[in-house]
Amino acid sequence: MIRLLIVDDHPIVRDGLRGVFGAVPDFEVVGEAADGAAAVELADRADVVLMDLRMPGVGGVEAIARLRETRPDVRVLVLTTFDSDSDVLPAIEAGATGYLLKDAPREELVRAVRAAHRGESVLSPAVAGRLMASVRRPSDQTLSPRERQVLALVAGGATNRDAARELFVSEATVKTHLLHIYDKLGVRDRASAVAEAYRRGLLA
Amino acid sequence: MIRLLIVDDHPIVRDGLRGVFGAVPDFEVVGEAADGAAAVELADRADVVLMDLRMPGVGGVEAIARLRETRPDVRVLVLTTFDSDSDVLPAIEAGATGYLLKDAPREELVRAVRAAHRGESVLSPAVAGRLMASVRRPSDQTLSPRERQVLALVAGGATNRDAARELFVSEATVKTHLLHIYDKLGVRDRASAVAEAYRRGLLA
DNA sequence: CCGGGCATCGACCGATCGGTGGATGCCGGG
DNA sequence: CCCGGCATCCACCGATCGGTCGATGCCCGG
Repeated sequence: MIRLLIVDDHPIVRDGLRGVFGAVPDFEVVGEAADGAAAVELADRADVVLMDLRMPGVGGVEAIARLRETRPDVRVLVLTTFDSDSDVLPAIEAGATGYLLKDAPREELVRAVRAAHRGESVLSPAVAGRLMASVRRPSDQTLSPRERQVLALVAGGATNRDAARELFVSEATVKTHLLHIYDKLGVRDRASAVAEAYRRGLLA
Repeated sequence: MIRLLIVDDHPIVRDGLRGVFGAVPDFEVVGEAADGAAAVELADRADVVLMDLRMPGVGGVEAIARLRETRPDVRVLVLTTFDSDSDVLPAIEAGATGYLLKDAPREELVRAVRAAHRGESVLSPAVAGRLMASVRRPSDQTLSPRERQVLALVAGGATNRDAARELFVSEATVKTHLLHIYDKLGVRDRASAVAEAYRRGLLA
């Protein structure tokens, strides 16, 4: 018997998951939560937690990190709509056992939860692809922390001079960072760099 | 008896909706579809269609428009995660009877479908608020179609000259549009205009 | 120990952008 | 009928940006 905790802010999604796993004999849904805080409260009853990431209040990533401390034996399976870098990596760093997309068929879900319960890592093909790509070429397309800072400031309306002051570096440095950003994103100016970053989920 | 068609690309969400309405006596779920094309096919069996907007292939807005032509008596209720202007307005223009967010409680969903079946318009409070705001001040914050075109080109890396050529207008016109855009978005350059547009859901 | 990524800085230049202050015509609502 | 928004265009200017040469130091991994 695998005891399951369902965490999602949408009642309909919770219903759907409850329906899927309620129909399988050796699963038992022991609770539901609509945000990260409630999830941490209820986790001690469960073997596996199905966790959405985008939720009001305490988000999924933070909830995972807290669970790692309080209940390290509970497996957390991330189940979400997006497969952008910005979501996958923090979730895995925080200690998620697996990462699935919501458009996965029901059987894949059940299989994934079984695997997670055994302690195996589970990744959607789409997610796995992204992860491989970012591991294989840490230089290409992956912005360094500093570059992300610069890009965020530019997206907020900062000129090169503004960003330089903000980061306590010279304007020349900001320009160099931006040129590297253009390279990595395959664009030629700040406006389209910001656009590309949003498309890739690098900016909130 | 209200006959219902469920359209969503996520199996789990479809399960959840099926569960919610299967439990209510006078509802009957007569079909499911995972994209807009399948939805149009199956619509003639239904009184009300519950429609997601973001789907692979034929999206929700286009599906609504097609249904208006082929089956004008079918009520379409949009049920989606996002409440950004870019989603709400096109959907309503296309002929949606109502617009709900997925985080709505089950009872509200049932009430909304009943209302839609009677031909009443239904809007989530959050959606209604946005709509009111955009109707009350059509100048503030709402970009004109031409301005959106310009902004999209800029986000794609176009210089003013590029955009001018693309739109068959002079560079001066593009600059004027951009100045108006800055005004409406409360920013001072193209990069932050693009960022703000993404935050507000004005750009895909 | 050396290559490579990261972060830092400098100088120069042309291209582009943003700001200002205009102008015209069209259209739709009060 | 006139106001206001939309879309179009012009000229001028300084500020900023983007591109291209560089250069240094740090740290990690092979």
